[in-house]
Amino acid sequence: MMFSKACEYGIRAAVYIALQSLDGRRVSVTEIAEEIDSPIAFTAKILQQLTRNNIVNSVKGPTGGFEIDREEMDNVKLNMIVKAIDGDKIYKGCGLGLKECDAQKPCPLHDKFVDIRTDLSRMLKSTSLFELATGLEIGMTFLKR
Amino acid sequence: MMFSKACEYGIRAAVYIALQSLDGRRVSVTEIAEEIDSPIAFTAKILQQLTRNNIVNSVKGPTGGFEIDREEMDNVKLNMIVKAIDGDKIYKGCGLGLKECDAQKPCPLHDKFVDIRTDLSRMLKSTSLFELATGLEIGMTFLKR
DNA sequence: TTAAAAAAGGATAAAATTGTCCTTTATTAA
DNA sequence: TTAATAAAGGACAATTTTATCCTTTTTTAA
Ligand code: FES
Ligand code: FES
Repeated sequence: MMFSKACEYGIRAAVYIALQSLDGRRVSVTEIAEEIDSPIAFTAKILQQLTRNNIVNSVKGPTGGFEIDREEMDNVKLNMIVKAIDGDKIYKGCGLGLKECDAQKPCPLHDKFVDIRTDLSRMLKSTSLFELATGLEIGMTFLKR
Repeated sequence: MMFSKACEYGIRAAVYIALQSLDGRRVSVTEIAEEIDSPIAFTAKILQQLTRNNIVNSVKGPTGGFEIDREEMDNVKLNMIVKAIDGDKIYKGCGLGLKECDAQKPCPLHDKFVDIRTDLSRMLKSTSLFELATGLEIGMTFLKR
């Protein structure tokens, strides 16, 4: 809706990896896909993107899997994940689909749309993986249903 | 990004129709597609949806075309167009793609996401076609670029 | 050193969205 | 009445997004 499916899976996967990393556990794609209720192979592709963008760390071979350093959980904000997967159209695109969003030649919805978009952007920029993982940890929030 | 292409075209088309209706002019699909820079046949499909949902009025035959009554321009809010074309996932869907968005079993982003979604929803519910058309009329805003 | 485990990557496939084309129906004005 | 005009509708095509499958590379532990 707001994010692509790929991005939704990416965020959920990252939060799950963060949660498990808090316990020092590396997790496999199979486990991740199971826990966030997503298609395995597709999730693997998305994790590759997150890995290339240094959002999560991957280790090959037995005992390998995905992990995130404790300090990185604070540094990684949602906007980084969204940007890595969906690009920056969500931050720059016109709400009515004009080729560019530009206050000099705005669409009829521009002002009102920019307000919302700015709030969304601020929210994503200020929300860290750690913050989301801790809500999960104490059982207040969920990654599937 | 936030709306489907179909919805973007639908809103732009409706605003253009409103603008022309203020001058008492009916407009054809061809003219609309030209003025909002959208694919003709696809736009025609979208206009059918708007017509079926009584958002715009259509008249067949020579001198026919699309129009909106002056009073309807005040009554028709953006949320009605979005709902007619994209359904209500934008109002009800979970930001992280869980099958349902429910405060009883929320995803990690629920609270922050609901804030944004509520603002967006309020904005769409309170913005009328008339309001958008008048900005265009005085040359402050644009439907293509 | 070898077998097994796990991510990376390439090639497709399925589904959804976006877009086109052509025929039918309704209406108007000559 | 008829020719022309314009929306409605159905069938199909292209593109994008989502999803699967299979092979290769890396790494570990026995
Ligand atoms: S021009 Fe449309 S949102 Fe800015
Ligand atoms: S449960 Fe995810 S936004 Fe409400």
